[in-house]
Amino acid sequence: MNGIKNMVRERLELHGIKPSMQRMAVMEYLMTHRTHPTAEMIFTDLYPDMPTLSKATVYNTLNLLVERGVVRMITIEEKNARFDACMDPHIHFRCRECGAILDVNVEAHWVPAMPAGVTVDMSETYCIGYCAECNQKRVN
Amino acid sequence: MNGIKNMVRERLELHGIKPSMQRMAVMEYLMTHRTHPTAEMIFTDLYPDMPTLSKATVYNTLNLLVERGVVRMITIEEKNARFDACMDPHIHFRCRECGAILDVNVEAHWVPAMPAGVTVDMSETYCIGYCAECNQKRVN
DNA sequence: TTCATTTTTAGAATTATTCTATTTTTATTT
DNA sequence: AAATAAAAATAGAATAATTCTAAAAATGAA
Repeated sequence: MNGIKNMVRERLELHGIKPSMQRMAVMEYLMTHRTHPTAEMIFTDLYPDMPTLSKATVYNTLNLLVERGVVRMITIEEKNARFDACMDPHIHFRCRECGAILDVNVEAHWVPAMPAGVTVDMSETYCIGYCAECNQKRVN
Repeated sequence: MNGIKNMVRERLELHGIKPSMQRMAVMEYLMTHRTHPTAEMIFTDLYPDMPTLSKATVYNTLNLLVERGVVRMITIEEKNARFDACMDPHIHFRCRECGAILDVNVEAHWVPAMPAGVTVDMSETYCIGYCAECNQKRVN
């Protein structure tokens, strides 16, 4: 039995995070929804099944997960932060028109040469333009 | 006489932006301060010399400049947007400890292969870690 | 059980940004 | 130059994402 719950628990414990119900729920949500959700979306979707869930808990949990390097925060959109549990190397694309955020897989992430003494422990690349669908419509 | 004011005016007009006093002031500020300031910082610094300046005008101007591709908006920090008038290829580094944001020059910006039909008109790479000074202190 | 620690919670507080409605400035026409 | 139209700037209110606060609940240890 290697269900999703076990994978979620393992991943939390691996990073020294006690797997409470709420943390498991948020983590499972991120692992099963590759949609780069906002904190709000996560809360709204979990709420019906966890009516005592608080938005503060979602924020607390997301902050903890990001701090511990379990998920990444994506700031490709000024308005609100988005979250991504996929740690495989990939970058994000945002469509100016429809707002969609797409994953784009890459071999490895690009980290340019840094000034002496500077160490990098994470990097993100954001590309912005028009997605295939919106490009179609623009031609007409 | 190729003063800064002329360069500022030219750059605005080149992008079809009417060079009002306020727009010139914001643009000149960005061209002479490579500090990746927030809208707030720009307002606060300009205000003493332009006591009728409104924060809304600073935001309006920055939004216009970004829309027209005259400056870039940097979202390396969730809290507030930062702005950069330097359009030479470079990426940004943020220190986890002291919060400093540094420019790191690169030959050309990395844009990985996109899915068919997707077009990219701008891209940003953000690296996060520890700057040289903070690394020093951490060793001790 | 009792006590201490951690986690969750609701709602208030904060804060960056946008919106609204008005005023000022600039440009155009007579 | 006066009148009109259009664009830009302004003050302050409104919005909304996130954090904070203080209390309650859950967990773990003695």
